[in-house]
Amino acid sequence: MGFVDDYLAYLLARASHLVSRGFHAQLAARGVPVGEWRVLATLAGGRPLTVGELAARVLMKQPTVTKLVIRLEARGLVRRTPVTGDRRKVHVRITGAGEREVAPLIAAARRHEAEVLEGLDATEVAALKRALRHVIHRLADGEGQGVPQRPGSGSSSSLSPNRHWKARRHQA
Amino acid sequence: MGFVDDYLAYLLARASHLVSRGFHAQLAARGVPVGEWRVLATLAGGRPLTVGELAARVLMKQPTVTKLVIRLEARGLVRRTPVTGDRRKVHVRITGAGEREVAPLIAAARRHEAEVLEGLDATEVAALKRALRHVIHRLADGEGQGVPQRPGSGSSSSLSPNRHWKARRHQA
DNA sequence: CCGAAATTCATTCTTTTTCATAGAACCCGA
DNA sequence: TCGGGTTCTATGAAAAAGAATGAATTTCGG
Repeated sequence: MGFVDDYLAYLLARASHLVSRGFHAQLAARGVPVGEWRVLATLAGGRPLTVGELAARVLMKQPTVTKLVIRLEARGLVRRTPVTGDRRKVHVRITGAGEREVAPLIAAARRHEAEVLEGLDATEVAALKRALRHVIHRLADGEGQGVPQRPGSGSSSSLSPNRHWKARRHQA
Repeated sequence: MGFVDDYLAYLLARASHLVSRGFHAQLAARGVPVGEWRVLATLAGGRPLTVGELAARVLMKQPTVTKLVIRLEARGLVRRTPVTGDRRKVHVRITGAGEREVAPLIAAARRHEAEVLEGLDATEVAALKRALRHVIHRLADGEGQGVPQRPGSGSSSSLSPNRHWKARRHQA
């Protein structure tokens, strides 16, 4: 058994990928890009979020979300308003039209989740979700409004750039 | 609590994202692109894989893997050889140089995983990994050599394209 | 054995995401 | 209140990812 087959990050990535795959096929069949689904599903039935908060929740970079939100606003599915009290920030809220658009998608997502978990012990599912929330809670310190990056993430070990991979990150 | 906060796909995606984030920062510090890490880590210590098999394992599309592998071969970290017996296929194997390059990364990945799971009950970790493997096994039917897509994924419900999202998938 | 259909990888072209950065607004101490 | 440092969003160039397609090979029905 190779290294990755017992590596938590890989197991999570693979499970995530497989669980989402079926629903993404449904989204594709309806012509809905995944990014738009994520944004609308995150905003649905909730309070307005700033661009930064939204980016953290949908697991995308801030510039990506800015562009996505601008497209969605052009279609009337979300609305952007300056935040009173801090004019740097922009609130993004879902519109009535947006809610009407996501509603059937959320219903489909719930059905899909039920299919994926079909035949699994309810206790086991609860345990899995609980464990995931535990991991998330442990690692998501202070996240939720706009995390300022934590480079080392607690790793005290050597981070010296490996010359073999001649750092080809355009550095200027 | 919003819809997504109890949605399995989201919990998995978020946990995956958070768990990987710290290690990706280490990769960035060494100048190693994430895709290259995934390919090398997947090939490390194992038999050669075809491009299709590799794409399925690293959760990327085949064209992405083709390009990645060509770059890695140019640097001598992997080698591509035609498969004897089926000349359509191409085997990708890691080279000695490749193994020497990933070894420290794998060690760092193991350390990082240990940090992430630090303070968690070993039983709980085992249960989490077991549950993830269970989900993976359930959904990964016939995957592993090059899955031919399963459109509906078992969903028997309506898939009629929603006209509101004017299907902008160039359908040819 | 022949030819249609399917499989596999490479390539091309378009779209999306990301990096880097600028510009505006806020915060806080002197 | 002024100024330096920080935070937040937007933008523009660059890179990566993705869809569609092509070329070569294999498979299978007749």
